[in-house]
Amino acid sequence: MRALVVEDDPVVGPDLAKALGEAGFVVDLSRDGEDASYRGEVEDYAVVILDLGLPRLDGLSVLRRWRKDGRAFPVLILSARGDWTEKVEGIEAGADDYLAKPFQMGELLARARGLVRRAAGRTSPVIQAGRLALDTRRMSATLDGAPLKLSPLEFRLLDCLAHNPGRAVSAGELAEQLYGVADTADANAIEALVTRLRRKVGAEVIETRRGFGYLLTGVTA
Amino acid sequence: MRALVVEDDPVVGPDLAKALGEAGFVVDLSRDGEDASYRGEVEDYAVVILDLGLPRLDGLSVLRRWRKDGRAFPVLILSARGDWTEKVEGIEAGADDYLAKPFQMGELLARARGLVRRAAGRTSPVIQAGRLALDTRRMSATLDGAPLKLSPLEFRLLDCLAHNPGRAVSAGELAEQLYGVADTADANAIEALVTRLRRKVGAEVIETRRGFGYLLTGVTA
DNA sequence: CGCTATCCGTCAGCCCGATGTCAGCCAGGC
DNA sequence: GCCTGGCTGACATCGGGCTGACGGATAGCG
Repeated sequence: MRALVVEDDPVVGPDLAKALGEAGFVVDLSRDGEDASYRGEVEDYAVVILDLGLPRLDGLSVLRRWRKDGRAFPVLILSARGDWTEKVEGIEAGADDYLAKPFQMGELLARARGLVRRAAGRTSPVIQAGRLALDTRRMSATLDGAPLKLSPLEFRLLDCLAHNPGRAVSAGELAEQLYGVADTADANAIEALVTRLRRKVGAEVIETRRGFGYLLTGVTA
Repeated sequence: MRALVVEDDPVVGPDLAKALGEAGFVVDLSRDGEDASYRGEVEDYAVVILDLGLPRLDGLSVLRRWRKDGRAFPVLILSARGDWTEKVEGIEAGADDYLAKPFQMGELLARARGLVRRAAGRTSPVIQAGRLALDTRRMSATLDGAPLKLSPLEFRLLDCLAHNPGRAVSAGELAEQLYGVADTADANAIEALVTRLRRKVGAEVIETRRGFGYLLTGVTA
């Protein structure tokens, strides 16, 4: 689950990155419009937090450029003031949500999660996959109602799969979502992870599509 | 079952009223301190949701006025931030519970109901976590009934955890709640605090979820 | 005003769980 | 039956988390 934070403020930016990181995102931090624009072009993010006041290239322009290129990830705009016109412009430029500074970190997290959830076409923060239930907000999982103890990576892997219902996700994709890097990062690490997960959640929950990847069985929403 | 919502935000206020209405309360909505103060004098509510930042008359002043007049209905304070000083002041002014914005509507409802229940049964606002009991109103704690001597920070930490039942709270979040700022947020300070707490309340009460945070054991709701 | 008890952040070192790596085994597809 | 991708148990490593110790700050208190 990758997130891009575009924020030039040397304090706010890292704060955001940290909070999102704790919330389970793999975060990239961009400090100017050009850099952000480029990353949005080539990387695949689950959500983007975009500050409007940026050096080099204005946030709204970045957003318009992305949308023009067909980049569809959900974008949450941050604005220095509760400026109504900015909000309207933001929405028109293709933003999905809007938050005025100063904001509560908790609220931002809630909205970011909400955007991700909606982008995946789900409505509830709880994902059902057969006997397994994932609570993305509480970062907890249960099997037949009994609480499961998952490691951070394990949880994120399940989360990734849950966000691609009915589609096989390749080890490479998973690696990119989990680690942020797309290198030849030994697919075996993913395989090992899957093995460990299956031991905990039950082998039938994670299906293997030979040559394509993994997917969760019986995902409801 | 009547409830009074005191909230000047044109969005939050009606939202609260609606949710409480659906939960079975007959709701009055007040948008400023003077109005609220008057209603609290003359009407009889089962519970009051009180925002602190209000026009005309500050929420805390309203609360003090009520208590001075012997009005005893349970009051749940809403604060814009997880600001501890506000909470202390609120408790001292006679509040029965406290919720920081932003909050989950479900949690607010649960607490409101809890307040009503307790007011009916004249039970004190005590949170049970295994052998540990926290009295949020008196800011005291007991272990197997024996009074515990906790430092202010220690109590706050437990309080934070108790307010997030079944969910692991990260060191970063705790730091934000305890210190107000998420700056240097030396996680080690939190760790040290936890160590000291465990020595007092018993190691099994505070569980560590590696990579996620801390949570109280045996607290479901 | 100086003494003392607490509280609490910082440090440094240790421990253990989480995760990557490896090597060998297994199974699906031909 | 052969080949290749996938599965797994064993092992190594790494870093998060735990603690004991120390010291600065503050608040009684005589």
